[in-house]
Amino acid sequence: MVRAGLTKDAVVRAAADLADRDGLEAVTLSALARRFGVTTAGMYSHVAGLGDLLDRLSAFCLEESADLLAAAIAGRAGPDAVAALARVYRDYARAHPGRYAATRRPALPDGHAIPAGRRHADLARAALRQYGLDATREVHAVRLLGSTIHGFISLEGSGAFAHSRPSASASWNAILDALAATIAGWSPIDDETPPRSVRAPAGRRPSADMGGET
Amino acid sequence: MVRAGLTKDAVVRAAADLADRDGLEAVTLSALARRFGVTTAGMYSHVAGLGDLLDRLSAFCLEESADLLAAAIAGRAGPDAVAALARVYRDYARAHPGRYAATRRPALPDGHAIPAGRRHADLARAALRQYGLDATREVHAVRLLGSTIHGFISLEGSGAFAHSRPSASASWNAILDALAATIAGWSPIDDETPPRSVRAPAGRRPSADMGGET
DNA sequence: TAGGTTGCTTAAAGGGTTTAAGCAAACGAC
DNA sequence: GTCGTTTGCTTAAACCCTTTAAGCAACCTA
Repeated sequence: MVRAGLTKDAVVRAAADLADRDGLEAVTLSALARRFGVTTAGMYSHVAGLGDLLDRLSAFCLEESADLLAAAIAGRAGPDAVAALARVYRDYARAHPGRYAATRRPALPDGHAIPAGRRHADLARAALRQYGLDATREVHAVRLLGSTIHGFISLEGSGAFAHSRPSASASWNAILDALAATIAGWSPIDDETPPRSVRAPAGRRPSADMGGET
Repeated sequence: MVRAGLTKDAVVRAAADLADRDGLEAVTLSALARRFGVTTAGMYSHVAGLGDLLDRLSAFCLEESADLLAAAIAGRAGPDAVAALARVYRDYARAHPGRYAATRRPALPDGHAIPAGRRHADLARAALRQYGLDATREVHAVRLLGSTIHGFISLEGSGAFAHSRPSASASWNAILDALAATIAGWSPIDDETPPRSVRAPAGRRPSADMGGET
């Protein structure tokens, strides 16, 4: 009886790849067992069940994307940091749709995804640090950021923007400009001249390199 | 052999109620068959399969919410129409989480949900009519609206705002104010003085009656 | 009232999850 | 090195869900 030599980590990584390849609904214990040449019941040696696997997958993908976020935000502030954060999310979702879908699953209480989720919230607050928002407005801003970014990505991913002009990326740029302007308008320091049209505020030019118009 | 007397419509309505009660994942042909006192295979007399049922359910809920949207928007314009539209979506999602979840499923090509989805897009454009946006900015605005509203509702529904202050409704109001201000800023007619803080633009007061702080 | 249509049934196959019991490979201790 | 324990896996079995096929009986219509 040769052992397959699985580990918890290998299982979660295989689940992530399977999710990207065939969709999150396709990640199933029996599909993974098939891929590893192992019986389905054997998977229970590494994972407590499907729910546990999905929770671990969610945590794994949240940590992975949090690493990307941290790297992208480092050394940036204000609108640049916000644009970098948004771009990481969208790029991650487009490059890894299954992994991204895993991050959007509601985290189960006391599950592995909870600390990873908190990390994302912390990173969002870090990206907003320069604005000097008061506590309440900071929470509003974090929620506005999350709503807009994840809402757009969700709609884009479900093909809602596929069959109409202008391109999704054009709207993405316009929306990010508006988002940055709104938050700047909430800021006590950057309060002098909120931009009034789709023109970007001075000091950033996100449109030129945000995802290349597709 | 007494017949249960089912119809396609009764099945879809039962599916909608089941979705609200137990979640969209719980709507299954066998669960519905159980509820009707019928064998699972018997459901195939009314529905081509689970996929077909979910597509019909999605269309049903989209039509239902579109009726609410149409009624709420009628007689309103500008920020009032936008606020009314947003409120309908959030209220619908909170009163009928399963039905709302059904509306968020990606519509399958040539499925029943396609025309209903188009109706939603048309209603969003109607709500924006007064702003007199050019074609491109109108598309941006529709996408911004959808991203923000559905993004917020999705995060709220998954409990992301549950354990922190201020309340989700406070953020909702702040976000809607910002949204209206952004769109007003894109408008050629309402272009004089975009609001610069969370203060609402003149002529609306959404905060007072938007869902009662919970 | 004699059709045909249609709303159901039984039967069966296939895929997924999960638990229980057991065996053998790997590992740590001596 | 072998011994005992741990652990990675297997087989077996129960349960749930979907879907197709075949058939029968209730209902509608002519």
